[in-house]
Amino acid sequence: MSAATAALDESRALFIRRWGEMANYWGINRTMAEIHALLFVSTEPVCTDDVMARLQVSRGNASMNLRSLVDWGLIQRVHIRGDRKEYFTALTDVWQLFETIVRQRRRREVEPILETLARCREMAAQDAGPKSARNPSARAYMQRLDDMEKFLKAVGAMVDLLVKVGPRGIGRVSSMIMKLAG
Amino acid sequence: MSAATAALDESRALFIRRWGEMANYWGINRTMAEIHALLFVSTEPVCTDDVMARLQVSRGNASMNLRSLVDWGLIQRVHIRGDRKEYFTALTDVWQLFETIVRQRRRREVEPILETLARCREMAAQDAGPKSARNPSARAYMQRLDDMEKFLKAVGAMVDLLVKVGPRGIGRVSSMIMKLAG
DNA sequence: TGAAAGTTTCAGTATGCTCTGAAACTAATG
DNA sequence: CATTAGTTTCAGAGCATACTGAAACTTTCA
Repeated sequence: MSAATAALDESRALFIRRWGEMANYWGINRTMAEIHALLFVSTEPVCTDDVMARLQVSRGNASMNLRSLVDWGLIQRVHIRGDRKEYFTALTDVWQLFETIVRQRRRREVEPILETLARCREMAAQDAGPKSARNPSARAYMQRLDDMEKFLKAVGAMVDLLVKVGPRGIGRVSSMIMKLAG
Repeated sequence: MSAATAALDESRALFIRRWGEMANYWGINRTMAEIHALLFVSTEPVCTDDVMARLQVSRGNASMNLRSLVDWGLIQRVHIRGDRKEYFTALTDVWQLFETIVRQRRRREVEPILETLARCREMAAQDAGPKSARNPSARAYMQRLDDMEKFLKAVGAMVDLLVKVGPRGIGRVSSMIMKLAG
């Protein structure tokens, strides 16, 4: 790196730092996010030693988190001809990134809740069956469960649609919305 | 609670448990989520002692988390005539819930990133200015920053729209997107 | 105003997540 | 096959966050 790229390096470092700080909010650990950010801002493939040096983490830590990121599908292993090391690159198409994250989060967060909602409803129905309109508390509760379910499914469908139409679709949709919203 | 509501109670307990388990993923603590769930499934207002008893937590813990939930705008204090205690109820309109959460998360997660993206771009521009189309690495990097920014703004606008149109409009927006995509 | 009821705060403790570093393992090469 | 380069695993240490319980504070009522 020449002196001419000082600002560029600093810029990348800033991005990595901020990305890492956001990790808490996403329920993933800081290092994992930082590694992802490092790969995202790197135009060249990056190896484990690079990660260790740039982020000041141990080999074990780097290895574990790289593996997790690969499992998530957020980064890929690449091999460089004539080099024995493994290198990694990030998905740089933000749209693909979005799709990957959405798929994972749905599996981990939305689906278990939908499942639970269904079970809760079933159980509650025992106490609020057709005969006992007299149990308004149970009915109100079930109504809330249903609302939640409907909501989750509606938003899920929306997101599916977004993923499907991709960057081109959303560009048009959002610019249209921008105009509408002023 | 009569014996007849055993299944109902169990149903509520299940919902609370699952909601709490999801808390990690949302970057909030388990107890806070459980309290919210408890209020969400309760048709009657709930007081601090109820929370302590149902969730087996200390007074301090209950108090702190109730306060946080009020700060977030996810629950409200209510006063019951003739009773000195403070009671709480949850927002039960899931769309309102959605709006509240979206507003908070945007402030905490999206806006800092947009800010950082802008700063990163500025810094990088020093090394990739008009004269040096020779620095392809810097250009590629900036391209990624721009893509990310565009993406975040587009999705943000999309979410705004969802919030605005609410439960009834979601179907219409979907079909609109379908048309644009198709 | 004093007593009673209720709420908040916070220092110390407990819990659980993350990280390290070294050993075990695997794959490539001569 | 032995050697070397590279990767993964994991027990234990370190760190950060959440929780408790008791004391301080506030509000209400007689």
